[in-house]
Amino acid sequence: MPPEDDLMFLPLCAVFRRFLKRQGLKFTPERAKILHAVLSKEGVFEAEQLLDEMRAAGHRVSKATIYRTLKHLLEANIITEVLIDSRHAHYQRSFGKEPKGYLVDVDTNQISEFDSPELNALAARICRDHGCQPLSFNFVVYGAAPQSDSERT
Amino acid sequence: MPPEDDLMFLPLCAVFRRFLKRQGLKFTPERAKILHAVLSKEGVFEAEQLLDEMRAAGHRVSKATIYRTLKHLLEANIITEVLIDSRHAHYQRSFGKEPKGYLVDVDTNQISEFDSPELNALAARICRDHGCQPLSFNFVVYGAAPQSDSERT
DNA sequence: GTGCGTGCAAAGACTTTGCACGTAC
DNA sequence: GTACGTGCAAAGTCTTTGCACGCAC
Repeated sequence: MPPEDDLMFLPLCAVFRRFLKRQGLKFTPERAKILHAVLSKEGVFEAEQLLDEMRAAGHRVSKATIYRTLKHLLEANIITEVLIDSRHAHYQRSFGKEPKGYLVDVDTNQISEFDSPELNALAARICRDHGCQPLSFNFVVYGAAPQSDSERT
Repeated sequence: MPPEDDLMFLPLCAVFRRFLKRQGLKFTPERAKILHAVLSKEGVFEAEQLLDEMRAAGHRVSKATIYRTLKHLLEANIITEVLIDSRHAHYQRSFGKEPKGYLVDVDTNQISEFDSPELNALAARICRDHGCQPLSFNFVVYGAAPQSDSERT
C-alpha cells in the first residue's frame, strides 16, 4: 500500500467509526481490515478482488462480510459505486474526492479515471432543468486503444 | 404502440434481416415479434418487461429467446445497453438516434432522457487525450425530485 | 435436408440472507 | 449481558446454456 493511503487510514477510520456509532452499529476488526483494503486500491475495484487480496495478505474474511461492509461504506459516503458494465458491481473510494469520469479500454478492460469539472455543472444543469436536486452521476466512456501491428487481427 | 413506432418497424425489420443474413442467422417469427415489442418501448426498458408485455399481448416467447435476441439486436446496433444500476440490464432503441444522457429520479425510479451534444464532444476529447478511438459512452445523472409536503417524511 | 432457433429446465455468476456462535460496547 | 457481527451454506436474482425437437432457408 502506498504511503498516502496509510495517511488516509486513520482519518477515514474515524469517519467510519462515527458513522457506525450514529447507526447503532459496531466497529469490528473485520470492518477495519476491509476499510484498509479498500483504501489500498488505487482506482476502481470489485468485491471479489478485495476478498482475494485480503486472503492473500493473510486476513480471513468471508465474502458475506465484504458485501455487508461495502454497503455500510457506501452509506457512509466513503466509497461510491461506478457503473462500468452490467455484470457486477464496481466501487471506488470517493471520500474527499471530486466525482470522476472513467475511460474504459474495451480491448484490455483497463479503467482510467479523469477529472471532469464540466460534468458536475452539466449534471446540475440537467437536474435543474427537470426540477430536481442533483445527487450524483455516472459517466463512463468506452474506447479502443489503437493496437500495434503485431496485435491486429 | 404509437404510430411512429410502426413506421419504424418495417425499415428496422429490413436492417435486422440484413444483419442476420450477413451472420448466417435466420429471421424467425419470434425475432420479428421481439423487435416489434422493442420498438413499442418509448424509453429505457428491461428484458423482463418485454417478456411480460409480449405475453400480455398474447405472444408466446421464452425468456431465453428474449435474451438471445437482445444480444443480436445489440450487435446489430439497433439497441444499446444503458447502465442505470448494477442489478440488471437496461436497454434502449438506438438505431437512428443520437446517444443520449439519462436522468433518474431516485425516489420514483423514473428515467428521462435528454440530448447531450456536448457529451459526444467531451467523450471524443477524453479518448483523444488518452490516445484511443471513442466507441460509446454512458452518462446517467441521479436526482431527487422535490416532494410535496404531504409526501415528505 | 441441414443447420440454426426455440422452449424448457438446469446451471452459472454475483449478491443476499438465515442461522448458530462470537464479540464490541 | 445484550445486541450486533461473523462465517458458512443456502437461497435469490438475473442471465446463460444444454438438449431435444422444430423450422427457415
